[in-house]
Amino acid sequence: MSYNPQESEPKIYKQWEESGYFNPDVCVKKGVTKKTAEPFTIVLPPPNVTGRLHMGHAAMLAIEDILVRFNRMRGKKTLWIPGTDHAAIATQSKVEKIIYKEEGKSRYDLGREVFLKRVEQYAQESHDTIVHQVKSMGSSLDWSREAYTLDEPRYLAVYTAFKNMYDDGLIYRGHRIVNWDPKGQTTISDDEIVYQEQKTKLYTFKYSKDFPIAIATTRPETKVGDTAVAVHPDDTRYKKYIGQEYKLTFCGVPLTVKVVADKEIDKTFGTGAVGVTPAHSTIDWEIAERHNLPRSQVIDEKARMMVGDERLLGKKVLEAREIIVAWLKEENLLIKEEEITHNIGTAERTGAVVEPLPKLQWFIAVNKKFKLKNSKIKGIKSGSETTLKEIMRATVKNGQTKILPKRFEKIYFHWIDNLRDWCISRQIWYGHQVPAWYCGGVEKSSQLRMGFHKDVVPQVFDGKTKTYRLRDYGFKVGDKVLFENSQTRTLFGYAIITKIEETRVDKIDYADATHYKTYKNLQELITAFKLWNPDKVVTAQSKAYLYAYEFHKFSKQDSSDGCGQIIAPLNKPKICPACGGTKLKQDSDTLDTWFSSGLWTFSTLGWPHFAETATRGEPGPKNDFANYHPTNVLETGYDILFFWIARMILMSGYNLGEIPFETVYLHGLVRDGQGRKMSKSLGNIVDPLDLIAKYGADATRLSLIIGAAPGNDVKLSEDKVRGYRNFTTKIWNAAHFVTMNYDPKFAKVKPKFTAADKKDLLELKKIKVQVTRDIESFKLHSAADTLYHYFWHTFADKIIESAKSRLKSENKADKKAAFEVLSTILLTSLTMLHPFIPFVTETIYQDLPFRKAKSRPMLLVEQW
RNA sequence: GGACGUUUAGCUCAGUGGUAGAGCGCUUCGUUCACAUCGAAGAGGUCACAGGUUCGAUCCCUGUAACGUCCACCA
Repeated sequence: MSYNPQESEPKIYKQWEESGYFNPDVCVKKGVTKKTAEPFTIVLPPPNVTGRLHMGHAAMLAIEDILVRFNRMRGKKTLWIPGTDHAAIATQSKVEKIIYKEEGKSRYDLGREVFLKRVEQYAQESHDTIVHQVKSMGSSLDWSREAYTLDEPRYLAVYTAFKNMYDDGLIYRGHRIVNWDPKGQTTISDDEIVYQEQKTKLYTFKYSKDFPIAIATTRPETKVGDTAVAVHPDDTRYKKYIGQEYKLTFCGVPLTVKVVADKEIDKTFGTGAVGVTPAHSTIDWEIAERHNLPRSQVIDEKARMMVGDERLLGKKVLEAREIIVAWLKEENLLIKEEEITHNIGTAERTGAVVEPLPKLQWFIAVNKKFKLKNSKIKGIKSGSETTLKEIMRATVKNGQTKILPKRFEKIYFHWIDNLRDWCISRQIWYGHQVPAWYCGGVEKSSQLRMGFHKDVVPQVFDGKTKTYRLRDYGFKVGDKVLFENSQTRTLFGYAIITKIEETRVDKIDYADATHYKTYKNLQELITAFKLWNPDKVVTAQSKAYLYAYEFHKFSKQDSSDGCGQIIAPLNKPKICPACGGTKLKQDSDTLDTWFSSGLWTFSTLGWPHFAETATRGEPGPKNDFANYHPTNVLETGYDILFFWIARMILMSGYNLGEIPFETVYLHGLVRDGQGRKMSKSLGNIVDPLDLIAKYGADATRLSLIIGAAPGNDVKLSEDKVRGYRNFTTKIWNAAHFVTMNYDPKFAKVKPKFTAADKKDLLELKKIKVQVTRDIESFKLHSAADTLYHYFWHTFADKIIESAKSRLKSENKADKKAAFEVLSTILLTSLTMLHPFIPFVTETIYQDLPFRKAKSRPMLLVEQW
């Protein structure tokens, strides 16, 4: 007989799911977890909806599931939340590729709406595949709480966080040099650049015969955008030129070049002088900022020249480079031409050479001071001034969040020290659209009702037919509103919004009709409104149409040209609160995918919708925020330490004044048997599903755990998996043997334990202590290894072997003792092995005839 | 250029201030007995190299080398 994982695993997973035990609320309700139990939370790092899972995901799922199952069995209120990530650029470019390949069309051919539908369809299919794979691994996730980074609760979280940061002045819009991907037509972050070594020519030349200083560059074509030459202030060679301005013509382009002194310049490198191209180099942009230099863009979004005569205009950068080099030679300005190896930045997704360009983008200021209202972060007091960088540094430095292995903490600090403002806008379509609207004034053909301030106000009914809701317009409790009688078209009262209901019609309590009055113009109305003191508030009775308008923003008159103001309210507004304009256009950019991912630990727990009302100790998702945040462990690959972990610490610190998690467990990369990265081009990708189909999820899990210390890469070979599959068979057979020797007739026989028996049971206890300690200190590989060897080489090879003769003996007390030892060790071992290899242990457990009556219905919720 | 990591059996990797460990592979033997997806026995290592601390170093320190990773980017 042998164990068949292919048959058993799906069946067992279904049982688990149907039992509801993955949901901590159910565990409490069914009495397997105490209501007052300590919580244990992990939020699953959401896999991208770009296709299928890889071995790295499998490792992640295995590790997290072990921690989750272990803690659940120890009686903690354990929650593991599943979800997926929309992965903006990654998903969009994948779908773009597919559409281009199949239909030869670009996203612009389809248009934003149609294209987004296609992406969503793809994301949905991908999501379903992923969920299936995640389940195949045996992950005990609470599917009732599944989240998506682009679903409605997460939208609310993103918009709330954006608005808060905007109001605090931490989010701003500005011109900066960004990494522009000319192929993908979007900005990309520093982390999305892949540097490639390349041989390039370094040219040393002078701008003109009269120009006194020679400079060097690898990109002569950008030199038509130069506005200065920077030298070190102490450089004796150039000191006399500092402050001078030269007018010259460079390859047909008129330039004004000023000589400036800057300490950043290395005297010993090249000629010791740098041609400053502010618009096409980050460093030069900063130099230009320091010296107040003009910054003219000379290369456009398609990496073509924007200036010059017919020689240069419209040419691609590489062509322009040759033209300029030829011109330099012709004019005898080229001094030196040498070959150097040079790292060139390319876009991770498209492979295009990144072109630094100045662009209007949204940024998060990481060094700007602001007041952190409620802080639970050590070293940062509530209400004190701090910066986002400081928050990121403090949480790890003070040990509130620990990173395993510890060496990554150094890397983390180093990264923070070098962090610049985070560019959060992307020129792609799939993602959270930037919640900022630009006011274009009043729509002339507005659908809104006529009235005193017709065109500019939304209508709000208290009747039953329409459900315009105040919150759709950005109104809040406490806003003052005006009412107009629909028949007479006169204003008759004011009110304060006392309640904004979640569903149906908003309830507005307004002042009674004694305030009725007609006003000739807006100014008169405002004066009256200001004088009005709403001491009396009554409930609405009238069927009159209500017109609502925010009082304090009356100061700006309605204008048909639009005020152009940028606003970042929570809900999509229909009118501009500044001027009443109705032509509002949302910013077309989307947010960096890590913006929404940064909120993940708390946006999945009901923030911000239920954050205020959540009550600790009460069941249900509405109280998750109080019950489960901060989370206990964040487990992921070390490759996204910066992308993600740092940003979660930032977002949680800023929005909640709290750490997102206590421990960061970083696993290594899963490599092939020869230690190579798994990649498509090498064709050495192993699909977790294939391994599961062949050897079972249990064996796959073990092979990803054993021999994998945190932060170290794991080499995975099929031999290894096969080895652990043999282990599952071994367990199955050992259990089978013990069961075979079970005799219910001996129930009342009192066992007579030998000294060896007692020694064996004592050793079991020791193993348990050791395994528990190992798991608690995240040495999963060590715990799994210990169990493996104990079960196979101590229990199966020695204890069972030595029990065989006793089990055949006529001495009932001795026979019973031998059996008791075996069954005790078996049961305890199954319990301890369950987090690692849940399927085979659960299968065996449920069929054990000698399980005690008081045991739990499933090993899943058995006590550790 | 800066930082970090790795170097232990043929291969892949654990590990510890006090006789070197596992899996796979290899050799020999065994098995109608829970299990051949097995059992027993065995071969195989200057723990990269050099120096230091120590009674004692594979482990701690310093340096060197090879390999790998991350960060920065240079006019």
